[in-house]
Amino acid sequence: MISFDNFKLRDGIPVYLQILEHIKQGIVAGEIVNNDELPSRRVLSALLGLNPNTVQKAYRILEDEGLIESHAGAKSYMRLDGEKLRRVRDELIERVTLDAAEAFKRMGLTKAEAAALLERYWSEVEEEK
Amino acid sequence: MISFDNFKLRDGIPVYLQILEHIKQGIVAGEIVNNDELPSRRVLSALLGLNPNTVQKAYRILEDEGLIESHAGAKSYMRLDGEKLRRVRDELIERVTLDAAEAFKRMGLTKAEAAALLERYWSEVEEEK
DNA sequence: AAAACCGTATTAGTGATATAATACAGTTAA
DNA sequence: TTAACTGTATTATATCACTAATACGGTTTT
Repeated sequence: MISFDNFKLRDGIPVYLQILEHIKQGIVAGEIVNNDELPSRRVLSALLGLNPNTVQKAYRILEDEGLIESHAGAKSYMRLDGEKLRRVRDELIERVTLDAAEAFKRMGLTKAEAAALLERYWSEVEEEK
Repeated sequence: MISFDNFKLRDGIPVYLQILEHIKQGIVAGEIVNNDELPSRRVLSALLGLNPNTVQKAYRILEDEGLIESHAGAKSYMRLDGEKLRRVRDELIERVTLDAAEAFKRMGLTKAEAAALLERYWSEVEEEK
């Protein structure tokens, strides 16, 4: 069962996108693997204090991207082969890295300064339990 | 006059926040300094293809934060002293760095891997003209 | 078979983002 | 002084994200 223990809502970003991001990060991290079971729309929405429709929107997009399989009445499962894993990993890493690099550059920092900042702040990220 | 030449709209993020971000990044980069003149609401909205009210919303927030000064009928100017410069710089750097570090960590990367990625992608960021 | 789940769908309402069209009064430059 | 700007404000409309309350039928478990 896919875990949402370390999931914290951030404001300013649509919730359904945060759910998408959380699952894709889990895939890249290797925590989520093929055939893993997803929490039901009702269970996850109750757990996160959301409306089932918000979770459904995220799940629907994942299904459209071919990452999960859903059938009326049955539970939903991850459907990941090598090609999809590679695609998710490459897209996520590229987006996160380019966004950060772009922001650092716009602030006038050098490559070395940006890398040093990232390493300095690394341990300040809230630890996951 | 503050420049918006390298400003490109990204979707998924409220436009007024992107304007705020652009100006704050310019401040940190040292491109925007005290007493600099801001483009008028009408001029900037026309330049960016937006509604004047959208620009007004961003400028209003900057004024609330004490970074610009506006008076009916007159142009708007940056109002930056050492304390404000420090505040903007610290807040922006901390937010950008922590967001990136958090995303990298969630993907299961190590500090060294993340720093290496950032350096590898550095030159791939679209160059500003 | 029946109960307890499940995915899916629909309709309605709220708040935020953004557009559009004006209007008014203060400042500045010709 | 007058024309052209400026900031500021108001009202209306559209879209999106999200909530809320249901409903229907399929699957699974007991």
